[in-house]
Amino acid sequence: MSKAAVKKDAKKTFARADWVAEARRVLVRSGVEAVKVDRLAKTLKVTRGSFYWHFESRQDLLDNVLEDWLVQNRSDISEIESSWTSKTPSVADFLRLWLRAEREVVTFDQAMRMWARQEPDVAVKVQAIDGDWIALLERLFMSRAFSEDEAIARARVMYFHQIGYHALLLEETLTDRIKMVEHYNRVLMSEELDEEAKALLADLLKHSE
Amino acid sequence: MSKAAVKKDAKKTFARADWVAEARRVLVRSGVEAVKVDRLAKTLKVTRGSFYWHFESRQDLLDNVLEDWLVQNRSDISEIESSWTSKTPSVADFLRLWLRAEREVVTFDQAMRMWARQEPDVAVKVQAIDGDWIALLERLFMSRAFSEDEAIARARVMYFHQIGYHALLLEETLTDRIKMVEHYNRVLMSEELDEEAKALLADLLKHSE
DNA sequence: ATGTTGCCATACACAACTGTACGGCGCAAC
DNA sequence: GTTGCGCCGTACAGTTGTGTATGGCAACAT
Repeated sequence: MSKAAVKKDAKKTFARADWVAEARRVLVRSGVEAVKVDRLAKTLKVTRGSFYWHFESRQDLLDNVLEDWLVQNRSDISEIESSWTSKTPSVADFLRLWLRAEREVVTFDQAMRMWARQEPDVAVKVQAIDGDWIALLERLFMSRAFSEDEAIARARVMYFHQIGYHALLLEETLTDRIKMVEHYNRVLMSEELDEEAKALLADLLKHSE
Repeated sequence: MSKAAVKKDAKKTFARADWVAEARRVLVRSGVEAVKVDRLAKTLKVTRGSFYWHFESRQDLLDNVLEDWLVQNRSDISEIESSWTSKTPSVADFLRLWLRAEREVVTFDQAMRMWARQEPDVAVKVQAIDGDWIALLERLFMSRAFSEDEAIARARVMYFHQIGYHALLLEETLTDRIKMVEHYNRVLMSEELDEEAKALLADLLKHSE
């Protein structure tokens, strides 16, 4: 592969990623229907001519947004999963993701689920990811010696809690949210925070103030 | 007022409500952006001429949909509130609403919250309703002698749970959902179901099979 | 220098949607 | 019976959005 080819590819994927990133931003803020190549072009300061060179159609763009979400989730899930071969499961593994400062990342889920409601193809993929997350949470509770029934119930409650939290439009600072975690944990886990989680929260708290 | 006037009014409000009902259906299924007077007219088998006689604009219609949601929520809240002057608070008061068979009613919230994300006017009203619901739940937990901090945390967890549940696209029968309530309750309330709740669930279970 | 290619602008055809103007029909009132 | 009004259809104008066809231009290869 020549030097030119490398440069070419790099530029190309950058431009595509640019469109996808902006599409995701609009999707999160306003829903799928608001994702118009027309408007995207305007905010990106280019014409639609550029878009239709990079993408076959609007649907092509949306497919990429969906794919991005799937890849990100699958990566997060398998990362936690593989870490559990060498350490004991901890809520900290989830909190690390759920307390991310960039609000856009976590509200992504909400938009995806609204999208999934009108597109059956999207729905099945979102459902699969949900199932994987819940299964992972079940493993967390099983490691705490809860019965299987109880583990299932708690895994769901915890997952619903996370999704529901971001569905609401709470005007809460990250600092306040972190301080609530201790209380949420007592309800959801019926135990105090483990050492790993305590350390994580202390660290996050330091950077959030 | 003459007989004609009564009949006239009745017909008029019926037609308006018709449009609003269909608008709500589309909002729930596909989001605000999908609510087009064009499409509504087609499914209602009338022309847009009818619409623009009943409504000033598309926004006028959307205002009505929002108002309906607000009225319904405020009514549900105050009904529970007033019942607590003569009886002790129970989870059953919430379960009655949350386990309604008509799936459209409960998924309404999800669509409203996505809508609220793009319309600040909608957001403030939705936030107010959320606040009222959480405050009501806090009262439930306070009646169970939880500390104030704990009541706040539990009220939120329970509300997030409800919102999150309907945000997800679970393929679960009402019967299965009812059977899970007992497990959810143990986590959220840290006690067994009270008598009123047990009776309610038994009744719902009978009608759901 | 000349052709190739990656990237984008311009221009056109067309569909979807909003809002307005106006006309018609049924029906109750008198 | 004709007048007035509630309700709706039709027709038109304008906007917003999609997708295609085509041409230009800079950069690089040869």
